Amino acid sequence: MDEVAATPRSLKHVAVREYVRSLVEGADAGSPAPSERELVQRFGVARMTVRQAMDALVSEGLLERMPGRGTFVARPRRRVGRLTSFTEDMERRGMLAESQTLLARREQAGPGVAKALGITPGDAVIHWKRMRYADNAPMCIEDAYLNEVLLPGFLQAAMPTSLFDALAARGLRPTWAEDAITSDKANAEEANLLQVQPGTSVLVVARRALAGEKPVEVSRSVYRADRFTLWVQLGEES
Amino acid sequence: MDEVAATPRSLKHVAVREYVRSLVEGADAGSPAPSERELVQRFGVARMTVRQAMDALVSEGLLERMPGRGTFVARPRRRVGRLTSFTEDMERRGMLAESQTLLARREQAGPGVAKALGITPGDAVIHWKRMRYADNAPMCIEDAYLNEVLLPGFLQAAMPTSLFDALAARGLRPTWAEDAITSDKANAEEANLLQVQPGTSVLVVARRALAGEKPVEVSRSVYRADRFTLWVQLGEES
DNA sequence: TAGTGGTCTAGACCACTAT
DNA sequence: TAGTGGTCTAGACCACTAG
Repeated sequence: MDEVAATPRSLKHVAVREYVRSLVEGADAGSPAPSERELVQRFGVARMTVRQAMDALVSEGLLERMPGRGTFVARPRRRVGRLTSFTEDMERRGMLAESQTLLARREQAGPGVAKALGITPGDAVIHWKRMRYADNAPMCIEDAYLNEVLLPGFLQAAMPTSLFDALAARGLRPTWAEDAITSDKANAEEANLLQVQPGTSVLVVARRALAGEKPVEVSRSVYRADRFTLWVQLGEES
Repeated sequence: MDEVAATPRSLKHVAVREYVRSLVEGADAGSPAPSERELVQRFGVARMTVRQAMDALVSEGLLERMPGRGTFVARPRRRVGRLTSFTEDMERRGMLAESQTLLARREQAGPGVAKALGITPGDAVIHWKRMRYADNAPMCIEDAYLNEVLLPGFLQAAMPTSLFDALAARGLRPTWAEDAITSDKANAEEANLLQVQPGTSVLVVARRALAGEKPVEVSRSVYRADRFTLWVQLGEES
């Protein structure tokens, strides 16, 4: 009824959590965080409330508890295999990513693509094939199929440089992907597009990308191995 | 002093947690877990204690809370890029992994290896080069350097098939690795060992593996691309 | 309306660490 | 000995869901 509705309660544990986060952000690993009883005093809340706040930061990996000693800023966790787009990947390498569309049209899904996208063969898919450049030189040929049902009007809209951005705008930024990575020799067409000799060794990445539970993209990317090294971080379960 | 020392306290929240885990393990996703108040009754504990138990299972990804409805078995989380050994990898592919040592000796670390292992050039390293077979056919040439300081007497001991097992026995099973994946043409020696034509396209994986904070292994593996596809799962932060 | 999870209180005792 | 985090109690009110 009144304007308080947007934030119905103060959520004390959130207040405590964000206060501690602001203290701790940017601090060196090993710096002490306020003790729980100190936060109880400062905020005038029960200790269980403070613990709830700290629990969240601990499970986030920001803090580390040491019984009998106190709570401290944890060393940053190692990051495991983040999912990035070509554009983001090139940016991370300090290169400028550009694209040239080779083909963009509506097609009927073949059996392989249909299975990977979790649709029925013959269903509509968007077939988008692009040359990918980094610092003005050929880097990769990307051949992608997208689930048309999830992307109405995609081909009519102005084609963006970043597929991930376009998907993100529809709330479909991929959150998970499985890649199958192989090595091959460039055929005549690939060699021509990549501006290498036919038979040159290329790196081939076949990707199936999902946004939440929904498969959105299946693609095959052929990289120039002389310009591109794929970096992967692997870890045990967090 | 007496035999109770091994389990000094009953840890009620652990008892509740493991009880719920046993109920829930193997159950279908979406099945209801006992309600919190039901567990309060059954165990005669406070609700906060039950919540502590359930919190653990929720953050493990085993349970999912739905306010106003209850707590349910969560759908299994997607796994992100697990770190496996060659032996485990081949087992997962339903193939029999075997090895043949080509070289195993103590050496002085060169600058590149030293940097990767976080030691000083000239420090002792173990250089271990092996042929890796899968189902009795060549699959990979693995050329590894290990930090000798962490593995005293490694060369004197019987050389195991699985490096990961050997490291695990010393509490040094790698928990994190960064791979740099490229594609190349087999040179004469590689072609001979892999039993392919020289110039055949091969997949090259350069790995740096850490156990906790300690770099233990740096290696370069050359795979037959016609027999091997590398699978990688990528995800956003959990 | 009954039941669920979400939040919160105001205490308590314990084991452990550091001084 | 003083302080810390770990565990636990016995309540309470709230928003939400479902019948």
